[in-house]
Amino acid sequence: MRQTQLFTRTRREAPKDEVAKNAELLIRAGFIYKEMAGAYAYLPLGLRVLNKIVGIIREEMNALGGQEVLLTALQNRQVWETTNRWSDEVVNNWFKTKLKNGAEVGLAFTHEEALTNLMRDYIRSFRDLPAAVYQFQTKFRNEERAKSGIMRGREFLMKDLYSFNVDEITHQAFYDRAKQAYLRVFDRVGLGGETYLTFASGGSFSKYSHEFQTVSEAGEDLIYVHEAKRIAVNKEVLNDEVLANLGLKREELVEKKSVEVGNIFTLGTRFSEPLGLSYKDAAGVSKPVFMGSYGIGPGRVMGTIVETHTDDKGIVWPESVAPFAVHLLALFDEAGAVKAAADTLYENLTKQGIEVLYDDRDVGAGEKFGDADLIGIPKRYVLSAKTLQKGEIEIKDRATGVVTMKALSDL
RNA sequence: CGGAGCGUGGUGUAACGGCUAACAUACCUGUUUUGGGUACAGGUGACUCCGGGUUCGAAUCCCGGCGCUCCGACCA
Repeated sequence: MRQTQLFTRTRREAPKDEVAKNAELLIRAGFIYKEMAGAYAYLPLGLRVLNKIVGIIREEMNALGGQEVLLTALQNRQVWETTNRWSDEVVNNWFKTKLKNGAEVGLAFTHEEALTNLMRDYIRSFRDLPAAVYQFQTKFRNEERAKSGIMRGREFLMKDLYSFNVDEITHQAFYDRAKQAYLRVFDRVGLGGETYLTFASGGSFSKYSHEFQTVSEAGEDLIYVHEAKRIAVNKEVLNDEVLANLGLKREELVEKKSVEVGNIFTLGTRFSEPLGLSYKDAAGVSKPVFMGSYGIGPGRVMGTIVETHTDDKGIVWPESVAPFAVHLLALFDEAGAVKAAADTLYENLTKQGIEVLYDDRDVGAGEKFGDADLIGIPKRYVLSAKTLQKGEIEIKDRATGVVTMKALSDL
């Protein structure tokens, strides 16, 4: 993409109404736009990153056997009353509104009810199981206090997968595979090194749930990390019994602040029983479906990447989620030779399927460098009169700062 | 929802209760410059968040509202 075509611009100064690093940098670089507290629009650059993250998650969910759907954001009151989650006293962050006929509807903050209810139409027999269904959906949560930029919004994208099994044993097998898939997701988006499988409070059907916590000062959670085992325990469940259970010693653990980027949870029959999602087993006996839920917020993942991948000049995107692979900077000369060569190079790279952001703006070199640092694309190609004379281009790695020269004819 | 702070050109800031609300940046014109936001000249752009009040006079003081941020509680 030619940068002269990009409608967004960078800003020199951080907006005064943001303190969170992720929001500050993403707004300055033109990735997101703040609509109101806790609601951000994704601009061309930001959407490219979000879509990369979504793509990685989708691949891993498909590999797990997940089938993608898109449920509704508008939710039926009756279904939620069945599971006793409609009342504002029980769930305090509902966004509710009314239809023209006066009927109340809610904007979904999660989709266990909706999907469990939907699956009743399709699951009859043990032969219909297992099933794993997921979606990317906007969730609405009326947070009493939005904060931390895109890390905690009132409206945010969420990937939620739900698993349906005949019993706890088969569920557990899927759950373990999902755990591995999650670790792969965080690895692939560039958070692997700082992200820990974390034991957290379970529910009536399991001792623990598992969170995926990325160590960051921007986090809101406190976890106790066992570096060698690559696992952690959430402070909320840290006690002697849990430690003994997990075979951990308190003195081996280090306290860290972290961001919860994912969460997987055994639901058991919490939803299938009240909503009547059951199947007939081989003996013809009706049994409730055993469920699990698995969430990741792509927007929060994006914010967490920014929080953990920056330097004093701007963002440093991991290659897998960068909006473009290459940022081509043309430092124009008077004769126009650089512009002509850069145009050609841009066409060639694009034809090869390389995602290039081409800074073809008629501005000074310093401004191009500054913007490139801020936007944070992994590879910077600099073409100038100097390099063109030698038939070369300069390639600078955003993360390491290492500069190499390459012959133009090799590109 | 408790506590604190803040709302001034697009953005970031300044302005004792008193001149035509200032500066930087961004933007537009022209010249200049072309490897780290170059330099100069000219120009556009603000009912100082909204509504009341005090005062001869309010961006400034008071009351109410709305919005934003931070701390806490809550939460993916």
